[in-house]
Amino acid sequence: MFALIDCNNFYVSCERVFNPALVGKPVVVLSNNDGCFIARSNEAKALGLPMGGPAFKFRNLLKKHHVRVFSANFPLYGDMSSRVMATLADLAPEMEIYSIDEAFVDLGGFSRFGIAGYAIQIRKTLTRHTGIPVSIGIGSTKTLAKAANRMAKKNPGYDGICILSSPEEIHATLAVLKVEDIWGIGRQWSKMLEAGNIRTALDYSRAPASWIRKHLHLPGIRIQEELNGHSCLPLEQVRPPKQSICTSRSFGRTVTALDELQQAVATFAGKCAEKLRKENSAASMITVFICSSPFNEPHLKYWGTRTLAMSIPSQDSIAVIRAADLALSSIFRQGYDYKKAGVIVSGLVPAQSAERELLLFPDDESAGNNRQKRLMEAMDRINRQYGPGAIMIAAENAKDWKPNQANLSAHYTTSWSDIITVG
DNA sequence: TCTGGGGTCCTAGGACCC
DNA sequence: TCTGGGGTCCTAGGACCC
Repeated sequence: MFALIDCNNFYVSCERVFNPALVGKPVVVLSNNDGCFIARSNEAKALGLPMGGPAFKFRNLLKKHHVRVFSANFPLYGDMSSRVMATLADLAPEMEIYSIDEAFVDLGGFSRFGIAGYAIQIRKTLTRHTGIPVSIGIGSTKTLAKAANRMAKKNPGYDGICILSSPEEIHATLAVLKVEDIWGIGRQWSKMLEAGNIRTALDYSRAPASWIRKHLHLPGIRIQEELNGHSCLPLEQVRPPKQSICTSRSFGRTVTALDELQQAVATFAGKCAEKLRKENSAASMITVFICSSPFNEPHLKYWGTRTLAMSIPSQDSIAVIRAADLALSSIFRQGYDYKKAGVIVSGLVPAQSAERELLLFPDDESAGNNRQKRLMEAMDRINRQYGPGAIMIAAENAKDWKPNQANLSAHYTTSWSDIITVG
């Protein structure tokens, strides 16, 4: 059996831990640039504020119901997530951290009765140690555990825990679960399934496998197997190394000039290099993209992207920034209002193997490599000690590309100065 | 005026090999 | 004039997740 432990309205719950007056009130958390709703309290959901809805379209509703609005405070949420996961790891030796607010746990060896008691213990301990409320869904596959979790969340009668063990319980749950709410079925596939008269998870579990394979391919087949109790998705206890790393931002204002885009792209490229070093990886390719607002009139819209191969896989800020700048200059077009830019590094290899490659093909670049490496180590050390952006490459300009955050809460758990301000 | 950011997997098709 | 069969690798695009 698998359990899925999922934090309720996670970002809102994080804000509430440090501001208990928010409990029972409608609360929303916005995306970067205070754009869209990315978390809503139950009270906010009840007002009809949709996930992903643009905040400006709901300004009147927010005001009328005195909804508490917060800018995204990712350092706080990331830190609270580590606390939740660390607490869970003490209780559950075999676990997979699935996302910032979810973890799967392997329940092999527990009896049905034991499972119920264990789930209650997990909920209580997490609440006591972190203040974050969670829902727990349990089933014989990850997909069934997901479905159970949804039941636990939607029906107060379950008291936050739903265990699907008997065929009757599974049948009843699948019969009320709509296809678009199955884990792994998104908008496009739901449309197709509904056109094929497949409306519930029960319909889906009984649909001809040949039809599923034809239209939804292998992932669709896996979902069907999992709904029918055959586990295809194992618990992944060790996170596999990343295959790509992306840093991108929407701008708080319109950008038209090349030199401004160059600063922004250099900043994002520098951030990617930093993330590469944290992953202990080196990138062999780099992609830069720039675009206008997708909501512009068609003739004012532009989307430019360019991928370059790095001569040698690298995690060096200067090399990555240089390559990104080259890519940018080939896609920049005069006369557009740019709204967003980003850098993606891919073709990631372990940093050690990239170093071996350097030894194999010595040239000017590798001669300075050891020096460069020590320079990057020093940069990272300084930034860890004195805070992000304490030292950077001259082409970067971290400050100008910070998104708008009008309603930011304090970094309660990661910044001494913020605590002192609060005190 | 104002619409996020960061990922993965799978498939089809083209280029190339013998 | 006739022109096979079996592979691999890479990339772009489309779906999905949080």
